[in-house]
Amino acid sequence: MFSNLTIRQLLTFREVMRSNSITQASRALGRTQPAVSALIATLEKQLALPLFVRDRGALVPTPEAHYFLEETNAVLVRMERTAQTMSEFSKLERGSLRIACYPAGSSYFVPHLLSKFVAQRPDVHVDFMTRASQVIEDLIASQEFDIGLAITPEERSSILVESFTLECFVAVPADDPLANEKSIHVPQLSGVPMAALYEEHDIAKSSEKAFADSGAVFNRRFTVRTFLPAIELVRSGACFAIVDGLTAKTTRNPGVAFRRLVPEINNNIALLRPAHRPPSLLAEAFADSLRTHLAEIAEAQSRSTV
Amino acid sequence: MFSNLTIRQLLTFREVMRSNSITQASRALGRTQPAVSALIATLEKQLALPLFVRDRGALVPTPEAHYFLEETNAVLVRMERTAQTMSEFSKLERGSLRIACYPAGSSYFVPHLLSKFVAQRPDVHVDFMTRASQVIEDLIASQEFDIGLAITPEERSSILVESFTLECFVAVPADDPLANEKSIHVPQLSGVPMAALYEEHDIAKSSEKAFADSGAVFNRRFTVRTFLPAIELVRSGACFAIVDGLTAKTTRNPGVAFRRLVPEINNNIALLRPAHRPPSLLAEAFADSLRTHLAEIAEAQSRSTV
DNA sequence: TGATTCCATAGAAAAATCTTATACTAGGAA
DNA sequence: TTCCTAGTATAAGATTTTTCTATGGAATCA
Repeated sequence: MFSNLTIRQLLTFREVMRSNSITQASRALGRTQPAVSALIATLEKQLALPLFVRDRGALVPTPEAHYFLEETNAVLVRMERTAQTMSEFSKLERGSLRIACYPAGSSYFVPHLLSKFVAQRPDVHVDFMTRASQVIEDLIASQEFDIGLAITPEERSSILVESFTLECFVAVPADDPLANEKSIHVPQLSGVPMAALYEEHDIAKSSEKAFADSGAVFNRRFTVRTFLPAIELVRSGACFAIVDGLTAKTTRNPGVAFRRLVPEINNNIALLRPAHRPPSLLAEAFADSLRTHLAEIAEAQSRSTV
Repeated sequence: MFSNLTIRQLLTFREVMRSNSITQASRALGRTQPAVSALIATLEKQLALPLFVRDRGALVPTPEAHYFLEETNAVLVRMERTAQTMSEFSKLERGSLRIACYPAGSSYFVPHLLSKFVAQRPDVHVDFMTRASQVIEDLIASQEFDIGLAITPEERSSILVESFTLECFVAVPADDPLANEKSIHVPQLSGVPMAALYEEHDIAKSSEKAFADSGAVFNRRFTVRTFLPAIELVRSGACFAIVDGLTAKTTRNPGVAFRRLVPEINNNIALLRPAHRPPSLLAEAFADSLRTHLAEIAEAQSRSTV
């Protein structure tokens, strides 16, 4: 019944009501007069009531037409607004983005990309959360967040994982003699006071293992939860630290130098996405940005290894 | 831009969202699967964003699709309601009706027709007002009322007038000897106490003139504003009255008889409608009813004259 | 592996819509 | 009155949109 009504009909009807003339309306709509005439006739037939009385060539709207105009307007306004919003969606000018990030990416890497991403998009809302990698897994799996950045987790069917292998670096006080070396061998750090993550952490375990393998002594002086405070400890000369590649890459602290470690220690971080749910265009776009930059960093590091 | 969207598309999209399947939706809509497939494809192109991700043959709606569904629903619900209302309009089941009526028609004639008219139409609202004929003219001319019933006014371009000529009758106490006559000649009323309208009224003027023409004495004992109280005065035997045809025709009082007057006195009443404004379907329908019944009364009276 | 289910695509057919051309009516000016 | 203008309605042909039939490809299930 009403499924036969067309937005086109509503638009045309509104225009005819505005101008009180089929001819005028046809001009405003860029169509011919007979087209509009026929369209109105069809509309009247579908509604089973006259919308206009032809009074000496002029159109006079009936009371029913006035009522119909109000409804028509309401529908069209809503449609217009919707179309506008959808268009903003498609141009990535609007939407919301929920990002969960592990600490190493939270201080600089992700916020930096994010600020560039939203710069020209005032209507994009971002929910940014810093959590431990294990928590992030769950936030993504439960679809509470669109994008996660964390230590590469185990395979889970509810999470799409894109992993990147980064290299760990040694944070050295800029004025330390070792800062002059291009790369540092593990034995050179034997007994040197170190800041390290808690013992269960992958990087901490890998570090201790590397020391053990080289017969070096790992002198854990500071235990930290994230590398951010460790950097400051290093700057002040209190210790060295073996930090993840992202921290090394993105730290802007002139008092600290980052040097390659031999043998190298890798750490895998991953871009996480909820499986079983298509991403929003925005999420997709920002994931692209993250992916590109992560790949770039990984690529640069592996290239310099060769 | 959005003018290309169709109600049909919205309906189809909603159905696809409901069933999460193009095939199912096509069945529900009584169309073929390729038709729906193409329609969704077109919609995606128009909105410039994907609404579904094809995941192993199944459709998974994107976040944008969920948003669009909400809007779509809002629009469709409104459209449905509008179509429903318009359909009720066209079946005369809904609407409003403003009727202004002069006193003689207000006690029985119009209310009676009205009650029959609205009996099966619970959603029709009626505004009924009793006013003097001169006031009614203005209420119609100003388009405040849809239908008026009043003494036939002067021609006015703002009012459409359909006039009916009714005959006046003599109201006689049922137990008076004159009640046995088929018609009453003016001289028979010479000197008899009469109830009459105020002197400016057409019927009062005509009556007095008829008496004068016949050389009879018009003994005005009661001056009334409407004939309704006069009827009761007549019933009690206090007087006679020359009343308008509508009152005579519609009075249900066993104590009063109405007899024809010779020579006859006419009174013209008219159905009034605002010019320059099309009537609502309801107004038109009720005007039809009034017209028919008025014509019937006029016809019956003139026939019996012949 | 074969059967089934679902979506996409292509070409033909059908339907709706638009345009051109024309007729009719009313109002204003000569 | 008669002509001119401005408005609407209608008919016929052209165009565009929508739908259908037929078919292919991918995934799922036994």
